[in-house]
Amino acid sequence: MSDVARSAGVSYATADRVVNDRGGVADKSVRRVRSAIEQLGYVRNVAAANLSQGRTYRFAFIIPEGSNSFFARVRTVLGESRVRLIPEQIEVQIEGVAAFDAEALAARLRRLAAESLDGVALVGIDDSHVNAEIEALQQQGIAVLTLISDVIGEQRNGYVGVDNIVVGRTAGRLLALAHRGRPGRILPVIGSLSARDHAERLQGMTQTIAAASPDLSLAPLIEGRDRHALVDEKLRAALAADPAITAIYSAGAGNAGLIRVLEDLPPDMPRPTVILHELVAHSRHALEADLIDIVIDQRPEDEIELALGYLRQLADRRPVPAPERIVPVIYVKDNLPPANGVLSEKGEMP
Amino acid sequence: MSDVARSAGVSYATADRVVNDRGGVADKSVRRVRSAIEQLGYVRNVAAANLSQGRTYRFAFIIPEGSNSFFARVRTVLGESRVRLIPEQIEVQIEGVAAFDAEALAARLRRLAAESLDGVALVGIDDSHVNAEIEALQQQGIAVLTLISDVIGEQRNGYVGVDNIVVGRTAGRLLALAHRGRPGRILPVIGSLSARDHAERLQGMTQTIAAASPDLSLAPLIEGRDRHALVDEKLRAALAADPAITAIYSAGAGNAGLIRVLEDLPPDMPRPTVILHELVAHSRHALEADLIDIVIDQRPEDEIELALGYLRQLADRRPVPAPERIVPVIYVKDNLPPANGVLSEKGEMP
DNA sequence: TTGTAAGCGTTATCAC
DNA sequence: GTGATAACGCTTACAA
Repeated sequence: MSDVARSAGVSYATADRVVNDRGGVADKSVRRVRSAIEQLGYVRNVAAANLSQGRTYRFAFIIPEGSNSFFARVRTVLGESRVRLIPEQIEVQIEGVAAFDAEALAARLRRLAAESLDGVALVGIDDSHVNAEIEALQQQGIAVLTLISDVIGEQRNGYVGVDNIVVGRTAGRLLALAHRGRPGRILPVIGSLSARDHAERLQGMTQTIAAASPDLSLAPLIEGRDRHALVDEKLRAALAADPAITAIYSAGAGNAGLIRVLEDLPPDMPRPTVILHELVAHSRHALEADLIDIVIDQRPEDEIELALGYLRQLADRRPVPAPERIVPVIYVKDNLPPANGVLSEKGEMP
Repeated sequence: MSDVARSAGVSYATADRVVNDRGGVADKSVRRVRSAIEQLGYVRNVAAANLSQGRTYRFAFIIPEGSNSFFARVRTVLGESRVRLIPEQIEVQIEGVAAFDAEALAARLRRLAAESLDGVALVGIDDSHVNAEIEALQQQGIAVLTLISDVIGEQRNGYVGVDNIVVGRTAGRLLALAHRGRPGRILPVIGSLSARDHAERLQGMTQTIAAASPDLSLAPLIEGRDRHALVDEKLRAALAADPAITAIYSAGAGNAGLIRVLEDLPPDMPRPTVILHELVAHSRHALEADLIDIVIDQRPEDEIELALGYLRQLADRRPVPAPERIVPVIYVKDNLPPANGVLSEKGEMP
């Protein structure tokens, strides 16, 4: 940078003003500094900048609360990530809001705007108030990322999560593979059609099934509102009503109820092929017990790591890497991670 | 650190000597500094340390050469990672060695020992000379990681890659799912039994198949030495000899030959279920063309990112995170990544 | 509109 | 054995 300044015939401070767009510099000087930067190939040293500022990144993650074990897992992962971040001087605060409550989310965003944060990550809800608050945060120069579920507009800096249509198609393909030409009937279970991710997964699955095999049909959709008891009840009824069902695809939560039903199935009856989402205690157990076949997991560990990486880049005003969608992992009984998938604080290398 | 020094009643320089084990400090002082560090909870600021040293990390990756398109992909990914690393002052050099040539690998390691590197990552080969050279590098304080394929000893600092037994079991489970109780006969194709990863995958697959269904049997193993022409020839013969074959599991490379055979299959004959490894141009095409069903990919992108992260930690003398095995991704026709899975230099957020 | 200089938390050099 | 202190590349008063 000293070289740049000298080569441009200005002082270090002026060069700095240009580099950081601080304004109050004569056009002529700006041009000269710019070309000096070009010529000398100067690149800003972020580490030094942060050092001099005594910078500590402050990020907030807003995660839905409730009994949902997937989000509980997300929260755990976030908590552990802090351990790893100490040396990086990154501070992460976890905020809880009621699930599916757009107003609460908007209110929380507004409150966070006052907290001098560097970035916010939230599980998106399509809602105009939420969108407005996201916009407001951006205005303040706070980076905003949607996590796991996106919002419709383009005002966020980015989305970190899976493509749920692709996820649904993948499930469809695996179901088709499990039938391999034989006829079958697939029962779809979701939380609610108004949840964007559920609807997209269903749509993807339906597409693939329709294209893959004329011998596969769909049973009437069950909406279980992600509640165990409700799923339990409706599923029992559906299975009793239609003995031709050969497979179940559960795109949402509330799977503890589903698994209970499977456990109660008469042992002499061949159980349906089952695919569901997110690896949590009960889905893991069901896989181990041969009650279900496949769990498609969106790997919150990776999502959070990626989100933190992006937030840092954005906070550093660095060019941000191109889109990178999370590829879900497909678990069967045989490739489950070790039961305590916890990152330890210090330890041996792998 | 100034606080530590003051609190211990010594100078900054002495405190520094203790922190960095530079020696030449009275026992008494050491103790006092240590306890001061403890009390004040001092943590070394790596960024500042690196700044003052003008540190640039230098890492070497040794990647097998040859026609193998998987390693070509690894090399591409590494090349691209450099782009993202500029601001971090990390320098990555890619070294090529003949594939499966232990002596060449050992020689290369020896040469690298003279290059004042901070770390080396290599695709392991089980060989005593290689092990000796790894040990020698460690003695010099150079971090050593095995990548994709491990070595037997424990002298390396870590292994980044998949667990191939688990990978094989996963393939086995998916094959079982594709048969769903119906009888079947699986034809295993590998490069060579002496390649550890191939052998382990085969072993895992066999285990799961044996446990999962009494109605599934194995056809005699084909060893194709990862060569397209050889795989082509042997596979044609095997399929002709045994019409009962319902599935193929290819654990190694040389899959272009395999795909050619599938293309030539008579259209009226139902093709076998096929699972193979690593997403490269021809496997991707085969998936899209419905010639095969599943590609299990070990995601070199993630492996390299993880490896670079570990190397940095090791070079910084920081505590290294606990083991984290790479979970392979299972691709079907429907969840393939965009064709140009290339990270652009600068760009929009996802 | 421009310039100077004191930090930020380290490492490394040199003198005692 | 120990202690000062000039870098490292940046930000940020403060002065001119």
